[in-house]
Amino acid sequence: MGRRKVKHELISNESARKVTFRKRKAGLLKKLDELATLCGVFACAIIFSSYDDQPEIWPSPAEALSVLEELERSPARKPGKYMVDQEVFLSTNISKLNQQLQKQRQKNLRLELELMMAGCKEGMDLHDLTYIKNPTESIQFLEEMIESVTSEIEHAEN
Amino acid sequence: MGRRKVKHELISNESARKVTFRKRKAGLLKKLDELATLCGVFACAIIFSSYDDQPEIWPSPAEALSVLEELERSPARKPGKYMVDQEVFLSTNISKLNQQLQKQRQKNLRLELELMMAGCKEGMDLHDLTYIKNPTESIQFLEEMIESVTSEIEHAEN
DNA sequence: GAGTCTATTGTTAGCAG
DNA sequence: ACTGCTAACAATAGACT
Repeated sequence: MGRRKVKHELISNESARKVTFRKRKAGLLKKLDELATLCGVFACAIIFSSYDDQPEIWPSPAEALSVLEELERSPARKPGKYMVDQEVFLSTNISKLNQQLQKQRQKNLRLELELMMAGCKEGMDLHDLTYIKNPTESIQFLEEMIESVTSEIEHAEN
Repeated sequence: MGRRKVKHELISNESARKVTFRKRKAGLLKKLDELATLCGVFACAIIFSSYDDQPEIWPSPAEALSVLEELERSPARKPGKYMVDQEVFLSTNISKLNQQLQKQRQKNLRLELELMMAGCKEGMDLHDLTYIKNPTESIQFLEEMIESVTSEIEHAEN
């Protein structure tokens, strides 16, 4: 949709390619936002390019993570398909990956807590920190942290 | 782009929402394909919905994984780019913690994806398998965390 | 190099079968 | 519910600033 059709191949002109990248990336993320909103679905996209220093992750990395967590939590059940006993499961690659993931989550939570503490110590308002890109993300970050801590406390009480 | 504009909100009519989802999902994946081809970038998208029993992953799970690996590998900080303006901020403990957290989140993201893909490959339902936790490990983590937080609070009070 | 404009192509909402 | 159609809306290629 422009003055001319473009072939479905790498744009040879480098500066034109960069311009196209910026335009289309914006368009794509808008579409993704619309799809998520209109249809009430979770979705994320990751675009890695040499044009951006940081990979583009939509929505925020934190939200992208929750998409993936949702994926694990509620796949459609197909009866009888997954009758694998514990012994077999523990020998699979999935088990190993899962163990890594659990450790990873713990490290993540610990870092978030440390970050919060550091913020308190420095007397800084979390909303002012430059690492938080937008208000939505900062609020979500705080909510996640509160939820994490609450959850852990509940577990600790049992 | 149709006979009428639509508001940027959840489509209330359920069947209309489903139709829109199918159409727009197809459009989005096409756009993603075009962006990747025209601009020579790596990208992936994951769409989780109640309409599809399998999450939509583009491109193939294997290729999506390589996007994530590329993401983790990227150093991509141009030296001295923000050193002048943010010199003070970058020297703070918060900045360092935040950088760690960002790395941690990326690792976590990658593991989530890898785990999900392994699940697809094995034809297993992750729902039953993901949260088999080691109770001992969880408790140990909690104790460490409490100690860490307590310590931070003590320091903050001084 | 990054915005703005707009002719043109692309996407899709609503409908018909 | 699915498929094809097409009027109407949206994205964007190329030109210009």
